[in-house]
Amino acid sequence: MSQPAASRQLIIRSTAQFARLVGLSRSAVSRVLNEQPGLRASTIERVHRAMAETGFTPNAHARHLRGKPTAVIGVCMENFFTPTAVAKLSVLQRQLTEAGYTTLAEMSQPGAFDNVVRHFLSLRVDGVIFIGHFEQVELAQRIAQLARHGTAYVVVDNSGLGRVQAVTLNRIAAMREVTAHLLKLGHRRIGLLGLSGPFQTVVDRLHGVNEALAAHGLDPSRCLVSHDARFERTDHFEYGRTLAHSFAHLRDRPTAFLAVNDDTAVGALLEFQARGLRVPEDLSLVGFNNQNICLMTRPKLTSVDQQIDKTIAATVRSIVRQIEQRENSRPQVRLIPAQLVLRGSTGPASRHARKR
Amino acid sequence: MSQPAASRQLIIRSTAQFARLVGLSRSAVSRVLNEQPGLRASTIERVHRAMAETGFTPNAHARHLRGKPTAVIGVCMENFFTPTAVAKLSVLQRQLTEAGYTTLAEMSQPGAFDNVVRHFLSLRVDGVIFIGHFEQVELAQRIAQLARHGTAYVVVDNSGLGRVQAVTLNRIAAMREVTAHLLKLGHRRIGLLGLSGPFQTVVDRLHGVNEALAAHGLDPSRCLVSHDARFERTDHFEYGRTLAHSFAHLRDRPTAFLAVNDDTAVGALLEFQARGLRVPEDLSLVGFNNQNICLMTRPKLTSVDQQIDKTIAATVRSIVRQIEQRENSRPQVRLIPAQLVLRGSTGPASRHARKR
DNA sequence: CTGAAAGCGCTTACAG
DNA sequence: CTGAAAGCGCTTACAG
Repeated sequence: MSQPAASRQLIIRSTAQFARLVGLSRSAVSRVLNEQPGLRASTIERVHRAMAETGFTPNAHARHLRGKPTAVIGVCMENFFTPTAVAKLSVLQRQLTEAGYTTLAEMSQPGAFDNVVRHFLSLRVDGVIFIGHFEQVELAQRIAQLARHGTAYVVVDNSGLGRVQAVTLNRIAAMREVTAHLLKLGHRRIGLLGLSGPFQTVVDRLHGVNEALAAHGLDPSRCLVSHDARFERTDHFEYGRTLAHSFAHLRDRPTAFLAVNDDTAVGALLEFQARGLRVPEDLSLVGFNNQNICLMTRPKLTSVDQQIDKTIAATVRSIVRQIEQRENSRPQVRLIPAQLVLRGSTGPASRHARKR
Repeated sequence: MSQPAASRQLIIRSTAQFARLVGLSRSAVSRVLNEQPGLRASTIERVHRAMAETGFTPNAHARHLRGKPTAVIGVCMENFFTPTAVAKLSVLQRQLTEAGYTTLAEMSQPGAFDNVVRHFLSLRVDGVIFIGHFEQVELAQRIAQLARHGTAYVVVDNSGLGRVQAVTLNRIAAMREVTAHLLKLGHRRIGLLGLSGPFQTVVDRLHGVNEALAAHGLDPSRCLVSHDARFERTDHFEYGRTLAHSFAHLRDRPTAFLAVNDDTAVGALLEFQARGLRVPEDLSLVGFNNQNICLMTRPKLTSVDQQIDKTIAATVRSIVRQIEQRENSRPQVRLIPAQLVLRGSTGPASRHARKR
């Protein structure tokens, strides 16, 4: 607010205009902007002060056109924001800013996935990061498209893609561990709540469950029970309620339940409790994501923490390395270990539970 | 995948290169890209097919440099993502896409607020939307900066700024209504949970509470009780717990509580219940934001819905209008009415409650 | 240390 | 209907 009134009125739109004002050549100004060596300290000082006074910002587009990388990373998000997707975006934005990049987040509208990538390419972004659930074949096509253009990319939490740059939570190991934990507590019949559908993340998780069962010499098809197909999936919380309702008074009710996420688990927990079943005395329950909501129930919810900070740190490291040294970037899938967070919702299998 | 192998290898980086490939002049290609009239249908067809085959995307920066607006809207978000901020961003992104704009969301790191705006200006965005809590004086400066550059802007949910383009929930009216509701139920002593701090949204909300009390001839300083200053604010949920703990066994405990948000309200609800107090028999409780979590408690939580769809629709309308017709854009604050959602957590004041 | 000139990839009058 | 030419706002050799 201490600027002279005259310069406040003036909108400077080009270095030419600005250079004239400061009494320098365009190239001199450009050199200051790009912090090139061999400039008189007084010149640098003069330019900086004039920029502060006039609020002039060089046109990033023109800058890029003459060879500067854009320092923009496009983030392609799935169609709708889940809490974990948001957490990832938030952490990503922070870390990319620290690394000197700007984040351009775009949601892919259903069926317009390629538009997003095309738009990123037209903006000549330095890299693209995919967060969320995407159809595998199409994702593979987008990746090929980016690779052809020599644009860096990382796929976050979408495994099963073969030789691509990816960082993903080790869901297989996570569910192996969760399942082993339940087996050790004596559970032999496990209900699945919402753990179905065409998502690779779900495929991975079931894979882990099956592995743990197999390691105990158990037959998954006998141990696992799912009612998912019977109900339409809407709100996670309500879906959990609905599924719990369908299980509550079964004669051979599972003694433990694995939910697709925390919301579903909480819905189920509240419904089970409303029907007089005690947790963990009558049944155990495990969520996924370790969101805040896990602390809000009685008992608190055992869940699996995605270690988002670590996932994103690995993602940023990967994309920055790809951008800075184009050569040594062989496709590589980085696995991030999850962390099982034990709380009150899991306990020993009920003595009254019917064993097979 | 049905492209000829040759064109798959080739990366086309300019219209010149592309035009040569198609056998046209650069201007002809440009005209097709810009959907200008007077082109042979076969020419258009030829260009489109070649674009699909080669994956060529014209450089958006060069395009803009020659006079095209960028069709990018910068969204400046506060430092950290609250659920409502995310919901707003999500809806905004969808609506802006529909309106033909790209969303460039950036979080302002603490103290680097002006960097975000400067970056938007350097990218020559068509408009800037502010979502979240920002320091008023600095926000006013950023707005002045944008106005000087003739860049459209809208401030979302940050009232009290005087003559600026803004869309904001009518928090005053909302809290007037909530408070009137509690007064009608017989409550005369109201506890505030987290409703304090330097945010304009909070100032507005307290304003509404006070107005409703005054309309009933009540003295706010006697009716309202806050313990906020006694505790450090960390996680909303825990903060709600802590505050409820501090109120639970007071002799002159308020019979109703207004929480700053749903998480705080749920924390308080669970703590009150854990201490043997019944809701709504012993005390009433009101949240804010009407998030999913309101449905997860017993009883369900009365809350205030922000009507985010309407807020964002008004925001998009405003910015698009500013961009398309620079003239008639007088600064205007648009107020969006909130909706009180009554659920089980509010009821008549307890007969045992001590009246003043 | 500084300036004049070329060129990045587009669009848009202006001729044909 | 199409092409040659100018110019958008920068950066970067190249001279001085």
